[in-house]
Amino acid sequence: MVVEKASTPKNGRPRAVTLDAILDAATELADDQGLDAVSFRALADRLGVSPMAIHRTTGGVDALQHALVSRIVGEVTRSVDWPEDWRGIVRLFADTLHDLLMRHPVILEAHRRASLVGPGADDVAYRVVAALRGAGLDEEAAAYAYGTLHDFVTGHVAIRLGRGDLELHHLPPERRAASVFADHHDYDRRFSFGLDLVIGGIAAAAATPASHEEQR
Amino acid sequence: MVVEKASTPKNGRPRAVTLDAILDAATELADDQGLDAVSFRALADRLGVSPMAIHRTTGGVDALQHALVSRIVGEVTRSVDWPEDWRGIVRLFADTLHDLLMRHPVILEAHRRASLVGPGADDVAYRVVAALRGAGLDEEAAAYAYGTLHDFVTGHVAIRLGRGDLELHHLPPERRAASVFADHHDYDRRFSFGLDLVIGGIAAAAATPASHEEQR
DNA sequence: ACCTGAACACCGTTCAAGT
DNA sequence: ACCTGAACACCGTTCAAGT
Repeated sequence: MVVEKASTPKNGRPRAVTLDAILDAATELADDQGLDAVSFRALADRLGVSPMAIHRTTGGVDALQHALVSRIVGEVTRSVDWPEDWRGIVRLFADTLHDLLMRHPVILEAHRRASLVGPGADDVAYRVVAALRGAGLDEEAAAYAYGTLHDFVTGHVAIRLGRGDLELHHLPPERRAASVFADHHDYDRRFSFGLDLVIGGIAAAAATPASHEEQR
Repeated sequence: MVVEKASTPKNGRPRAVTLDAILDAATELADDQGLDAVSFRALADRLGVSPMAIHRTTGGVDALQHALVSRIVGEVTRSVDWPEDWRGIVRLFADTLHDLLMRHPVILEAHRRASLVGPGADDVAYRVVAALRGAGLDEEAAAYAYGTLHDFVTGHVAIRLGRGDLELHHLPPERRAASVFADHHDYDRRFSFGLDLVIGGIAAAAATPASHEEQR
């Protein structure tokens, strides 16, 4: 079986531009200047081809954004050395997703148009759900608890990247001085505290398995 | 003190377009067709003026988006009848924020450009933090627990609106059948479960106040 | 004071023409 | 097969001109 070089199509003439090269440039541009800066014309300038070569190779702007997100999310899966206790697994998952989103803000911008799906993301999800079952949650609770972690981490990074200050710093000065938020606006602390809170909730739910059915 | 009618400037000629009318049209357009559909030309067509009248009145596209978000978020504060127990207050806050974001998806699209600040949002935050202190959290913990709730609700709605299916449904068919996620993808359930989890975590943290300091 | 309309520099996409 | 360049229908913004 002959593996054909990606940059050499059948007629022998070297391809002017590859999808990988486009995605590299697009990732850099998007994380640096925002998704709006990723135009076919801007990419074409960088890569020394015409805008239409980009358009044809990517298959349009929607396909480009989908490929962009999909490739980055694939990073989550790479060579993760999982700990043994469920708390460690949950923490590693949350930290890894957190770092990935912080490193590539473009995902949060594009994730409404291109879903957050990567080729290996499923394995990570399975691993986390298995850990949650090991903690004592039943199948349904483990699946939804994974969802809670996902929602929390995503929401945290979205808000963290959305603005430099907390959402309450537009208070009038006299109230700002009295605000409990003025002294507590460290995002790393906010993230680790929230993660501890969720982990504590998981432990509590595991201790009393039917608690979420009882209280109505 | 004479209160001037907003639609009648000093020279007596009726104003062709008011900021409120623009924001009404923009909210409708954005929630219906997405933020990209909100162009000055589209708004001008709806309101029967020139695009430049919109531009001048709003102060540019950034100011328009900021005003849009700010006005909608102001809804959170209106006539909330708070319960007495801290769990009820936390639930009402989370549900209210959840419903607001679901009703106006434009906020999630625009919140990177225009911060999530409303004139009355601070009062709501104060109320929730006070409830969390009542539950037994110290000042710092209450402030960050409010952040956790905010992050979770925002992230949940962002993911919920971002795609109709869960993030794991692109599995190959044979694995999809075995997936724990296939049977558990109800977003209302996911939200209420997650909220219960966070509330359980808050209760656990309140029972052992220094727990987040001990484990390192 | 407020609005208009032309102009400018962008954008994604279609399509006929080149090699 | 792959790329190009012109054309088309958009976009926000600037600015001189109207009333």
